Amino acid sequence: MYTDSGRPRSIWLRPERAGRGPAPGHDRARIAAAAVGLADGGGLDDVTMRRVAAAIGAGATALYRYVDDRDELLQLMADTALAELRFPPVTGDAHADLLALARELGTVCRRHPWLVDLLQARSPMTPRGVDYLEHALAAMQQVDAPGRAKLEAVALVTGLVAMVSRTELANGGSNGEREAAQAEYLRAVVENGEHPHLAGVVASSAPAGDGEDLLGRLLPRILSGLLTPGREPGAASRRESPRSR
Amino acid sequence: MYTDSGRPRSIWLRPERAGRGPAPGHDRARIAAAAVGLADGGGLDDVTMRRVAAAIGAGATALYRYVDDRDELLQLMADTALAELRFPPVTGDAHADLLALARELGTVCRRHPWLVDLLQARSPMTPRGVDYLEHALAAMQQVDAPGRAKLEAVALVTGLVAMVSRTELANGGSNGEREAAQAEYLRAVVENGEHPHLAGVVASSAPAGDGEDLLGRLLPRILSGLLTPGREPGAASRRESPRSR
DNA sequence: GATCTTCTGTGAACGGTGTTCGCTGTGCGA
DNA sequence: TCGCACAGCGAACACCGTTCACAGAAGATC
Repeated sequence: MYTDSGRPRSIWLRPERAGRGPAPGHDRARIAAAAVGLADGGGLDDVTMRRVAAAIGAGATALYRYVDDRDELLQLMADTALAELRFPPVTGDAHADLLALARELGTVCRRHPWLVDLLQARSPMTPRGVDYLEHALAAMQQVDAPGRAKLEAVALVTGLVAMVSRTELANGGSNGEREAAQAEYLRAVVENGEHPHLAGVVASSAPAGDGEDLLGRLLPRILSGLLTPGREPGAASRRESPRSR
Repeated sequence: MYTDSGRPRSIWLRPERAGRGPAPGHDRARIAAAAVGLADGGGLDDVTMRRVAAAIGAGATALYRYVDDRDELLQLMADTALAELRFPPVTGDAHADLLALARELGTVCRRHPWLVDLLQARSPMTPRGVDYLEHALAAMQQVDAPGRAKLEAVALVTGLVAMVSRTELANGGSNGEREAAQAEYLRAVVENGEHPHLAGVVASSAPAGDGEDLLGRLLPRILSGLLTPGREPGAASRRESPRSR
C-alpha cells in the first residue's frame, strides 16, 4: 500500500514499538517533551540531538532509534504543541468559530514561540495538525464554498495567526540585537526623507499598541472577503477604475 | 544618534569602505551575488561562509571583514533578490496595483525560492525592502484607511505571496522525501475515515490545478475585506447568526 | 530450555558548520 | 616618512547531524 512497498516514510505510520527486540527505554512522547522544554527555553537552535538525548538521560545517538532525522524530531515537537489545542465547540457561525480556533492557536504559539517557525516552514501534517484541519473544516461545514476555497481559508487563517504571533513576540520579547538594528535603520530611512509615504505612515500610527486585538480585527475582514460566495470583489475593483491601461 | 552612540548595528548604515587601511579586494555586491548563486543552485543550506568565500576566491574567514554575521549575509542576499523587482507603475487603482506588485514579488520568488524563507522569517528591512514597502504604500495613497491598516495590508500581501510561492514550488519542484511522507500519511488519514470533513474536501477538490492563478483569485478578495473602510464585516457576520450563544 | 534473530543503546568517528584570534602585510592620513 | 588602522589568511575551538560496528537484552522458534 505504500508507494514503494517498503517501510513507511512517515513517522506517523511507523509503529513506535517493533515487536522483536528488547523494550525501548524511552518513548516518543518523552523525547518530544524534552525537546519542547529545550525549545521553550532557548528557541529551536537549542534543540540539538545531543542536548535532547542528554535531557532524557540517553547517549548522544540513541535518538536515532526513535527518529530518522532531526526534522522528524521537529515534527514530533509540533504535534506535541498542537496537542495543547483545546478545540472550541462548533456553534454554526463559521466566522466566529474560525476566530475562536485561531485564538486558540495563538495562545499555543504564545506558549511555544518556536511553533511559529514550524507552522510557516510547511503545514505540519501531524495527527494533531490533521485534527486542527478537520475542526476548521467542520466549522465551515455550512459555508457555501468549494472545498479548495475552504482549504485555502484554513491555510490563510493559520498563516495569519503565525504572522500576528510573530509580531506579538517581537514586540513583547526581549528585543535582541537584530530588532535594534532594524529599528535603527528604519529610523534613519524615515529621517532621510526619500520615502514620504512610509514616513507618513510611521508618524501617524500609534507606537505598537499593546493590548490590541490584531486577530480579532484582521481575521473577520479577511474571512468575509474569502468566504462570501457570489460577490466577485475583484471584478468590482476592476470596474472602479476603467481609465487604467 | 545611534542608541548607544557606538558603531551602527545595521549593516545598511555602515559604510562599505572604511577610510584608513588598504582597499578591500571584494565588495558586498559580489559577495551577495555569489551567495545568491549558491542558494539558487542548492537552497539556503548551501550558503555557508566557507563556500561563499571560495566562490569569490577568498579565504574562509575573509567574509567577516564585510559582514558581522551569517545573518547579515542573508540580509544582503534578500536585498540583492529584491533589487530584481520591477515596480509596476501606480495607476490609482489600489487593488490592481497591489496585485501587480504581488505578482512581481511572486516572479522573483519563483526565481529565488530561498527568498520565501527570508521573507517569512522576518520582514527584511533592507534598502530594496523599504522601497517595496514605499511602493505599496504609494499604491494605497488614495485609500481611506488608517496607516496601521495599510501596513498590515502590505504585510498580508507579502505573506500571501510567500504562501502561494511556497505551494507553487512544492507542487512544481522535484518532490523530496518529505512531501512523499506527507502525502502517504494524508492518504492514510483519509482512508481511515475518522476525519470526514477532510476526506470530503480532499475527494471533491481537483488534483492541484497547475496553471491556475492563485494570487489573482485570493488577493482581491482579501484586499476587499481589508481595505473597505466602513462596512465592519465582523459585525455583519455576527448579526447573520444571532442564534449562537 | 536452548537457540536464533532482531532490536536497543553506545562510543568513536567523519565531515562539516559559524566564529574567534593572532599574524603578516599593505596603503592611507598625518 | 612614519605610524596605524585595516585586509586577508591559517589555525583553532566548540559545536553540529549523522554513520557505523559492536555490546547486550528480549521476544520468537524449535
